[in-house]
Amino acid sequence: MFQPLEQYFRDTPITEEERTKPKEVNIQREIESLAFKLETPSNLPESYMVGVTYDGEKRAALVKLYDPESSKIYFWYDNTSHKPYCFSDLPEKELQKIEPLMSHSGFDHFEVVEKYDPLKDQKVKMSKILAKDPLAIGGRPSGCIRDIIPKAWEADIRYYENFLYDRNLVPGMPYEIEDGNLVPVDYKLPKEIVDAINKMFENEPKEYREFIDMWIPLFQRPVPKIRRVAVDIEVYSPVVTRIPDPQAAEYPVICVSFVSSDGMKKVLLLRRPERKDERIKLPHDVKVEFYDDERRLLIEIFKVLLEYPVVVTFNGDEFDMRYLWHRAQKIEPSLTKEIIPIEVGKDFTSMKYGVHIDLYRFFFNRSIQVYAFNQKYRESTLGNIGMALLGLGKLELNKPVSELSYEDLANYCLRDSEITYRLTTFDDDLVMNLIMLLSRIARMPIEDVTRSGVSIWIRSMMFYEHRRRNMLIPRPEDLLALKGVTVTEAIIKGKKYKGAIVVEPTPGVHFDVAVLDFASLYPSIIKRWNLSYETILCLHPECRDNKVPGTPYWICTKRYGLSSLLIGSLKDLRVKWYKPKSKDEGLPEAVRDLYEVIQQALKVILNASYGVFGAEHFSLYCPPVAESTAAIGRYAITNTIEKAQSLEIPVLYGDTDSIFLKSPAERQIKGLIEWSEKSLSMDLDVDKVYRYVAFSSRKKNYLGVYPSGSVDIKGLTGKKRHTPEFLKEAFSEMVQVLSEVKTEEDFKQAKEKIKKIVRACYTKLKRHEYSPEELAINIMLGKLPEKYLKTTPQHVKAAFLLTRKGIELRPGDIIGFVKVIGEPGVKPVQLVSTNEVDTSKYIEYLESTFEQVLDALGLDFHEILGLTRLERFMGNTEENINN
DNA sequence: GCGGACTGCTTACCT
DNA sequence: ACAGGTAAGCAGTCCGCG
Repeated sequence: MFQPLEQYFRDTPITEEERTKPKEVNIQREIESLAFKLETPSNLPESYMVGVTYDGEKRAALVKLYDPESSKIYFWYDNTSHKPYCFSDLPEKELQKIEPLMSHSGFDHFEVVEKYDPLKDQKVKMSKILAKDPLAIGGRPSGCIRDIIPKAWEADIRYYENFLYDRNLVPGMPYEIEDGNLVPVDYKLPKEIVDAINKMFENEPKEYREFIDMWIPLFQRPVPKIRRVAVDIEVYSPVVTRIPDPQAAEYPVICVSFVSSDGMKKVLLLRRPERKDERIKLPHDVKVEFYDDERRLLIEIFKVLLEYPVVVTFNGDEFDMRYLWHRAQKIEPSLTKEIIPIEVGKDFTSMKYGVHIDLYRFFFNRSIQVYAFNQKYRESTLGNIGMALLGLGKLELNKPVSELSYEDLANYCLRDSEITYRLTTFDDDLVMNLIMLLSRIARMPIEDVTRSGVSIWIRSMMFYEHRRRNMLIPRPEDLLALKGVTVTEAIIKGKKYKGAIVVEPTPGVHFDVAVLDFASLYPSIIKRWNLSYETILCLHPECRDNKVPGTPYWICTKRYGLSSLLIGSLKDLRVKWYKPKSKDEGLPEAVRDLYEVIQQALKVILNASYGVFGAEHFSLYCPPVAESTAAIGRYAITNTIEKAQSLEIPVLYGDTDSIFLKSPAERQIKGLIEWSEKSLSMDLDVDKVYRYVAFSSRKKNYLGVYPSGSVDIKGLTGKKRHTPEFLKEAFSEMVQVLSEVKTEEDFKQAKEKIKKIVRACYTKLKRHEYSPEELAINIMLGKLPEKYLKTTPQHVKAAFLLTRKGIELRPGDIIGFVKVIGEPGVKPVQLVSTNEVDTSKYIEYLESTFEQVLDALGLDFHEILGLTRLERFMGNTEENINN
C-alpha cells in the first residue's frame, strides 16, 4: 500500500540560481495580478450552491455556485430586491410614533403581513419592518432597530439565512442561472426509488408524507466532486515553545505546502541566509520553489488560493489564514484588505472567491467525533485524526521548525497538507459528501455547517420550515414563559430534569444473552407522541387528557407538531430506507457507500434532536419537550421490563433503551416484540446476541463476547483513554483469554491464565521494569491550567511543572504524568526517571482495573497475588513475590 | 496535628 | 454550547480525638 521511500523520493541539488539572489521583480505588478475578476454570468448550467453571504458593497445576497464542468466558482447576486427585516406586534400607526425608528438611517419601510402564530394556534397580523442593510436590524452594539422597538420577532437571524429561507433555496443543491435569474435545476429522480420509498409511507398522514417528499431529492441528488486544495504554512519562531501569534504576525512565513485534487503537490520555501543546504530530497511528484523575498512568497500563495473553489486547512481559522492576512499587510502596505483573497472575521476566516473549510473545526465537533466517526479519534489534532482515519501521521521532528533543513521543513509541511487533503478524500470523499449532505439537511452554507454544532443545524432546519409554512418563529422568552420549566427531579445535582433509567446489573457471568433495544428511542418517541414546542401544553381544553405518563404535561391532539414531523420523517428515512439499504449486498457498492453517508448524516442530526430542546442556548429551548421525551422513555423501558418478567425471562441489565435477557426462547422474544408494537407502538428489535456477558455490580460497565469471539467492552477502566499503557496491555491480554472461552468449563483454564497475567504485571511493577511512558496516565486539560480555581487535579499539577519549563499548554492538550514518591506526587512523563515511580499507587491501579472483571468471574485480586491479610498489611517485599 | 467521613470537582465513559 | 446517568480518583472541609 505504501511505496518504499527510497523509490519514491528523488534527490534534487539546490541550483546556483536557487541559492543566489534572483533578479529583481516588480512587486507592484505582481500585486496587481492578484486583483481578481469575479464572474457573474447571465447564464450558467447546473451548478452547486456552495456559498452564501452578504455583499456589503452591492447591498445584496451573494451566492457562490460551483460549476462541475469548469471546476470554477461563479457569483450570482440577488436580483429579487430581498431586504433585511424583522417583525413587530405593534400596528404601523404605533410604530410611526417611535421617533428613533422613523429617523433611523437604515429604516426602509413597513408592510403588514399575516402569519400563523404557533404559540397561539391562530393567525396574527404583524408589522414587517424592512431595512436598507442587515446591520440596521441588529448586529451593531447599539441603536439597532431590534433594540428600538419594544418587542422584535425574527431579528436574530443572519441576513443571508433569511434570504435562503425566504427564497426556498437549499445550499448544496444544484441551480442554474437563466437570463440572470437563479433557478433550481429540474431533475427527474429514478422513479423506482421514489415509488419504493413512498410505498413505505403510504399509510402515514398527508402532512407526514409531505416531509418525506421534501427530503427525498435532498438525499438522492448526487453530490459533485469538488476541486480543492489543502494548504499548510510554517512560520519562523525564535522561541521554540511558543506558537507564533497570528495577530502580531511578527516572523516570516518560511514554508508553505499545497496538495490539491488535480494532483498538484507543491512546496514553497523562503530562502534564509543562515541556511546553507546543498541538496533537497523530496518525492518526485512534488514541485519545490524557492523565494528570497517573503512578499513574493505570499503573493504566490494568494495566487494559488484564488485558483481553487475550495480551500481546506487544519486550524486555518485560528492560525494559517489569519497569519497570512496579518503578515501580508505588515510587510507590504500595498497588500491591502481588498487585494488579499482572504476574509478575516471575528472567529473564522473565509475566502473572497471560494470557500474555506477548516477541518479542525469540523472534526472537533463532538457529534461528528462521536456519531460520524465512532470516536475513532480521541484527540482533535491533525496527527491523531490522520493516524486514526488514514493511518497517516505527522512527521516526527527532532528539532524546532525554525532550525530544520529546507528538506526536513518541506517534508514536514508537505505531510501536513497531505493529511489535510486526504482527510477530505478517504472512503470516496466521505467527508466532503457528509459536509454537503449536512449542508442540505440544515439548509446552511458549507462554511457555516462545518463551523457550528448540532443545535445550530437543527435551529436552521426548523427556521427554514417555519418560513416555508408562514409560521411566526417564537421569541425564546415567550416560549419559556408559556411552556415553563421542568417538574421532575434529576438524580444528578444541578441537572434540570430526570433522565433515563439504568437497571442494576445482575453480577456474574451469563451465557446466551440477547439484547433487545428500541430503534432510535427518542426520535421515535418524538414522532409517536407528537412532541413539539407548540403541541406540548397546547391551549385546547379538549387536549388536556392526552397526558405524558409520569408528568402533568399534555400533548395536542388537533395539530401535528413541527419537530415531530421533521425528526420523525428523518428517523423513518434512516431506519426504514437508508440504513438497511446501506447494508444491502444486492446493491452496487457505490450506491451502498452513498447510502451509508446519508444514514451517517441522519444519525448525527437525530442523535442530538432530543437534547437540543433541553439545551438553554437552543433558540427553540423548551424543557418540557425534553423532559417528556425522557419520561416516555422511562415509561417504555419499565413497561418492557415488567412484560419480560411476566413472560418469565430474567432481565439481567438495561440502560435507557435496551434490555439484556438471559437465555430467552425465540418465541418469548417474538412475544415481547409484538407486545411492544401493540401496546407502545414502538419498534423493539434484537440488537445483538452474546455468547456470554460478564457483569460486575457496576452500571454502564460490562464485557460481552459474541459467538464469533469478538468482544464488546463497555465502560471498563482497562480501555479508557487515560489508563496507562502497561495496564491497557495487560487488560487486553485478559480480554484475549476471555474471547476464547466458549463454555462454563473453559473458565477454569481461563481463570488460571488471567491469574498469570495479573501476577506477571505485578512482578514487573515491583521490579521497575516498565518505562515512564508505559506508566503515564494521560488526561486531557479541560481548560487553561491557571483556570482551575476550585481544586488542582493531578494532571493540572503536572501541567504546571511543564509550563514552568516554558512549554505552552492549551485546553484539549493531553497531559501524560507518572505517579512518583514525594510531593506533589506526580511528574510529567518527560521528566520522570524509573526509580522515583510510586509503585504502590500503580498496584492499586492494577487492582481497581482488574477488579471490574475479576468481580464477575468470582476471583479476588489479593488471592491471585497469594498475599495473606497480614502480608498486605505489612506491605510486601521483593522476596515474597518471587515464590 | 491527624485521620476518617463526607462533599465537590474533574474526567471519561454509556445511552 | 444536544441531554442526563454512572464510575473513579482525588482535593478540600469538617469534626473528633484526652
